[in-house]
Formats: sequence, structure tokens, C-alpha cells
Amino acid sequence: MIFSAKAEYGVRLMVELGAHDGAEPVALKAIAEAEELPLSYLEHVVADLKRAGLVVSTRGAHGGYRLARPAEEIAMDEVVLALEGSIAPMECFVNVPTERIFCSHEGDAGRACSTRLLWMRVQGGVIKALQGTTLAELVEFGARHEREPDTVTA
Amino acid sequence: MIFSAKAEYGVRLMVELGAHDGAEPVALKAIAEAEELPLSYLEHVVADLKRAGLVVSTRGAHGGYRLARPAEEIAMDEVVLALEGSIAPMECFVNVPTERIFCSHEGDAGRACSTRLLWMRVQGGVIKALQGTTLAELVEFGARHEREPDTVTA
DNA sequence: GTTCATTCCGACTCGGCTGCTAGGTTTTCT
DNA sequence: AGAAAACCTAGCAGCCGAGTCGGAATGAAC
Repeated sequence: MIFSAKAEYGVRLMVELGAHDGAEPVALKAIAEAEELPLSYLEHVVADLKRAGLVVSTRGAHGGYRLARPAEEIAMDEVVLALEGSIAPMECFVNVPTERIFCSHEGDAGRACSTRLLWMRVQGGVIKALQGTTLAELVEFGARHEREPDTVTA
Repeated sequence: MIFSAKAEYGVRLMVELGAHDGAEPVALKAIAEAEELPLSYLEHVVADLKRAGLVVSTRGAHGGYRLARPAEEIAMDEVVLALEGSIAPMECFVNVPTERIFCSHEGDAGRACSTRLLWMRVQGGVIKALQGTTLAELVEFGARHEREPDTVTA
């Protein structure tokens, strides 16, 4: 169970945006250099974020990206969802309305449901963790620990 | 973020074992047929479980597998860990002692740590969900909903 | 003690997906 | 006009997950 690099990059990108005051847009190139990420790939990442309405762009010279909302109002589940496409521990979870356990495994109706209970709980745990974290928190955390790795309990 | 099929298969396998009383071993072939899973692949799956000490095997004819402990005493984090190798939301999390946020990203010490806070929380959520679920629960849940898909809140 | 059912082991294939690149087009500032 | 940026689309290459296969070791039954 591992999130894609896209998720990591996207979060880093968002944190970077959040670290700027948002008055003027930040060019992707600047972010790529700051985070040492491949610019060409970041384009795809930011495209997802834009499509989800999390960032806004201004084109042309001196253009770039800004957060669409203040960082305090951005919960990380939105961000990860935008990047990852879905927050599901199992393939068959995609597009199933949450809060319900219904077996989409055809052919052995009801059988595989026992595992479903487990994945539901896992999914719940993940989503709760993501929802309970705002971008602002990460920005602030990052700012405080710049240049000095630290140990902190989760 | 998705668990491997191996995890799914392994959990199914464990549930199946838990559904038998454990007096006599269950052959892998029987499980494969009951769950409609490829036998040859299940061999690899069960090997992981055995290596982790979650099941015991008896070889030869009439052999098979049994749970190493009663299902009530098997928490699902052990199972998933055995199958998945690690329960980490990010590559760089592997083999980092938990409860500490320390940046293993070389080259930009301290920078990427902000994302780490997020992944720590996610990991915590997952592990808690897994630890809080016993195999016995899944077995019981599966038995109750056999043949009748149902809707249940997580 | 042969036979058969089973676990066990390792090597091998195959397809898909992720991460990344590359080139070109549009927009807008100077 | 020219530069700097967002935007778009196509494509590729390597990796890994899922599955197969063949062949051992092992032990029960007859």
C-alpha cells in the first residue's frame, strides 16, 4: 500500500504554494527547482490540481499558480483525491458509495464481503487522517522545521 | 493508494481458514476452489503467511494449513504486514522506526518533512484500523452475510 | 514400498502502469 | 517582437505485480 509519487509531488507543490503569500503567482519552474522535481512532470501534477479547483493559474510571462483558497480551508483529502483519482484500498472500491458495504464481486455474492469490512475500516482511517489535516498545518510544520530535521510524535 | 491483490487473497485465505474449526488442516486446493482464486498463486501467498508465523502447515497427503493461533488473537495488521511487506504510505517510510519524523530524503534535509507529517498520520490511521480488527471479526461477519449481501455502516 | 495428495521451491513470462520526456501551441507581459 | 510562462498530447521505457510452470520433498493410505 503506497501512494504514488504524484501524490507526494502534488503535496509538496501545494505546500510550496502555501508558503508564499499568494499575492502573486509562483511559476512552476521555481517550484521545480525548490523541490528538486522534474518540471515536465510537475506540469501533469499541477494539471490535476487545477482540474480539481485547488489552484488557479495565470498564463503568460510572470504567470504561475496560486492556491484557489486559503491554506486553512484546504483539507488534504481533497488534494490527495485530486492527485490519486480515488482514495480506495482496493480496486473494487472505486465508485462505490461510501458508508455501505455492498459486494460488487459478481459470481460469489456475499462471499467476499468479509474482507470488505476490513477495507472499509482502513479507508475510513485514511480519509479521516487526510480530512483532519489542513494544508496550513503542513505549511506551518514545514516552515518550523526548515533546516533542522526534528523528531515529533504523530 | 491501493493494496495489492496479494493482500486481498491472503485475507480471504485467512478468513477461510478461520471458518474451519482448525482441528484438521485445510488443503490449499480447497481454498482456491472456494474462493475462486488461482491455486498456483495462492501458494506464494500462503508462503508469506507461513513465514510470518500466522499459519502452520502439515505436509503430505491430507495435509494443508491451519491458523497458528485462534482467530480472536490475530489482528489484521499482522496479516497485511506479512503480505504487503510493509504498511507504509510512501516508499521512504519503509524501515523508519515509527513515532519519529526524520527526513531520510538526502540532499534537502528538513525540507520534505512537511509531507511526512501527513503520511505519518495516514499510516497511523491505517495501522489503527488494521490493529482494531481481528480475524475472528471477519470470520463472523462473513458467516453472517453469506448468501445475502447487506448494507452495514463501517 | 508404491502411490497419491499435498506442501514447498525457484525460475520464468507477460502486461500494465507509473514516472518521465519532448515538442508544439497559446497566452500575456515587457 | 520576443520572452516567459501555462497548456496540451503523444509516446516511451523500465519496473513490478500477478500468474504460470515444473519439479522436487514429504507423508498418509493401502
